[in-house]
Amino acid sequence: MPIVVERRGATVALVDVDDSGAPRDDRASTLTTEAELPRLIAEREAEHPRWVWTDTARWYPPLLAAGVRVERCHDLRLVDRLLAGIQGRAPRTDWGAPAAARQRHGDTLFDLDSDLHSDLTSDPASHADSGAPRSDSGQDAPLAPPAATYRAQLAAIAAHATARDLTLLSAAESAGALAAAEMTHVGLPWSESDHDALLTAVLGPRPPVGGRPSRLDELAAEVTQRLGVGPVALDSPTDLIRALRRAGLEVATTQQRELQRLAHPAIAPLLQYKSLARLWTANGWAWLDEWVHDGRFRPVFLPAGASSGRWASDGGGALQLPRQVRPAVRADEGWMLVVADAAQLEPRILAALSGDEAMARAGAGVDLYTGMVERGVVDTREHAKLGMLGAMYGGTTGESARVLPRLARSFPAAIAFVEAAARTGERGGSVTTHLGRTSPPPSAQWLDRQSLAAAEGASEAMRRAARTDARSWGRFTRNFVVQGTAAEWALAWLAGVRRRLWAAQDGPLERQPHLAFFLHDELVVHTPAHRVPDVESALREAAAEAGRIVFGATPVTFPVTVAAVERYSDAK
DNA sequence: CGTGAACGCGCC
DNA sequence: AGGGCGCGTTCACG
Repeated sequence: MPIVVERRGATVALVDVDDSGAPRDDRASTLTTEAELPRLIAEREAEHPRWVWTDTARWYPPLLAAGVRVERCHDLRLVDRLLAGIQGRAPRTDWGAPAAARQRHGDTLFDLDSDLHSDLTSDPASHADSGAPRSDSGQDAPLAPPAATYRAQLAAIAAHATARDLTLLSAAESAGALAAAEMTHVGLPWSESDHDALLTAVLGPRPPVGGRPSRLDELAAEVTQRLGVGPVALDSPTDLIRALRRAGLEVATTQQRELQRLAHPAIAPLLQYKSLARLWTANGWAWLDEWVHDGRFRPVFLPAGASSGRWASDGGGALQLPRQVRPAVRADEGWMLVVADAAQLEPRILAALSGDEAMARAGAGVDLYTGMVERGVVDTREHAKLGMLGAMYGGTTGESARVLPRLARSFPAAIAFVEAAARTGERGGSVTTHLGRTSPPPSAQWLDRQSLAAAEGASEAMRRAARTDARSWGRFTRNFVVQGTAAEWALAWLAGVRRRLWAAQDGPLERQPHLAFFLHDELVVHTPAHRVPDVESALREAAAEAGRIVFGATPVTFPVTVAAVERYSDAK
């Protein structure tokens, strides 16, 4: 049975509700304080309730800090955002935009309950069918906003044609939020000394405050000398472009890709400089000081931080950990990292979404792209990969575009599916993932430009610009259906792994196998070495289950590669 | 002086 | 003329 956690001024109420979200009158709600909450929740966790709260990121970390875990929850904020998309309204509680993520920290985090309250009480309709739960005092309590919101959300889901899918997605989203908070709590094991050693090996010893690594200075001097056109600030794109042109090299940008094509003795040290400068500024000693403490990197994960439902992160660039520094991700003594990766997840998702049986057959083995080569669809694995990525991203040039017709002939359903999603976006329409997350509408500016271009007397330039906009939004919706459904599969996988590890739990989270990292289609579990076989089974079983959960019966398989390693970098 | 856009680049 | 992110730097601007 669900229990709603609701802040009321200085106290916290636990409100028992039934499976429709209505208050149960056989139980009074319990009033407590924030300080007492962990103990009360720990006691009642034995009933296996679903904890209903405004925001997992607000309620769960203090519980974890007190050594209390919960198995299931319903995150009102995340579900509200899902429903808002479906209903075409603004979210009631939208802090989800990545740009606003920073504001989630500090006291503002604790305002959501009051925000919900004022929002609902300012809306007369929300009062219409709500019964007030009784409080300990026996007095009529004011309407419990989170409880009322829960009820309204369940009703909205039940009224929807795809109620089962939305229920599933809500549960997966909420389970993901629990896992996200748990991963921040335990952190990713990080060897500060290994990180320091690898930095020193390529950059030279750590420079004093305000100084630059010696290796960067050496490379900069070499680039300047080889260009032979006077001093150049390598960190300034405009200055660098000017210098390259003076040296007779025609470049429009200073991107790696473009520089790589040039034949000039200065290019090699320049590329080396850019790579090392990046390592130093993004993941150097300053990063280590700021983000790694007591042998743990603790990023904050933001479930559904991207509109597609993918997670984002806040702090330390957690989802962009360069391969260069992954050797520093190291299991504790006597422990291992079990790293699992869903093989070619997105094209497999597309095969399942579109019901493309030929593509499902090509993916019957461990490697979908190799399967395409074996069936004579394309001549190399690289072409298969390029072609599929192009189809899913909307690529129109290069090798990707050349391979596309062959893919369209062999996998007509899959290609037609993404093309249809693109056309819908180009018209300004919304698309949905398999479980029902909707793509956001185009901006007002986008719509304006479209209607201006369609109006009588629009200039050719305006029509062209509108066409460019339309194509661009089509690429977004094309990718949204695949990326978003892949995120749903990954959530189901994550939740399944968490549930299996939970079932075998014995003692505090830190002392047993636990999820430590999640990267879109990849999971890392930190585990005592003797539990590696259990963890590997959990990762494989949950992957097999995720396909059935999201798609029901489908011929598409979702193989995962699993590796038990001491260092993250040894996984691939 | 701070702010924000643009760039570049890391990951998927 | 390739989707989604976060973040550090430069540079223009108020």
